[in-house]
Amino acid sequence: LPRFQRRFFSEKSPTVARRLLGSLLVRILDGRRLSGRVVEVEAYRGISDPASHAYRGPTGRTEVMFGEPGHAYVYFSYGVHYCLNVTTEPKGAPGAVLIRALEPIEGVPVMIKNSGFRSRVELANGPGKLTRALKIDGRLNGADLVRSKELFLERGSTGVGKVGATSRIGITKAVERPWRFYIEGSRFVSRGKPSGQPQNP
DNA sequence: CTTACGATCATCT
DNA sequence: GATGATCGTAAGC
Repeated sequence: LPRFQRRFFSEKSPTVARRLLGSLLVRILDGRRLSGRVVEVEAYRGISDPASHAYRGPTGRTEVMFGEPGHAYVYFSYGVHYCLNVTTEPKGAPGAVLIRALEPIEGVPVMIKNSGFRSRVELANGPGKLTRALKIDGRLNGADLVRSKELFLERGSTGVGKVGATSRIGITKAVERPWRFYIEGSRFVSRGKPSGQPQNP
């Protein structure tokens, strides 16, 4: 399947976020293809978005958010997990989409091995879990998803059904913005820790 | 079913 | 010194 090109990522974060649903995140590890269908994402913007890491301007950690769209922004969270984002918006305008959950497709046994013993459903149903399953860490921060041989995104082959939108999970600011998007009915969406939102059955 | 909390560290105040 | 775009486990209802 074809990769997304640069211009795909240069739109506003919430737009890119919605369009990423149903796409395939591909990780090449030891020559093998590991992949998952993106079923849950969150959009983060810049100085207009108090929940964003880029809210207070560029720092060492967040500089990739201010750079060319279509790169990986990987950060270390709570001293425990890595989280994967895709940078968005034109160069100079910060933005990113957090990949929150995948439906594992290719290399499921390898992913189970990478992440400990888990079923396919709980393998990648959270932002910290999917990076463990795909062995994504700080070394991939800044990787160009348009050109990289290790990590990239392919256009989805099938349509996405109904898309749900809720508040973003785990934030305390700008909670009123419905910038978490997910494929309704997917069993692979994260449980999350929302403050009073709908969840899939 | 729900809520609470510790782990553990980069980043910021 | 405090916080946080998380997770797994434990305990309570």
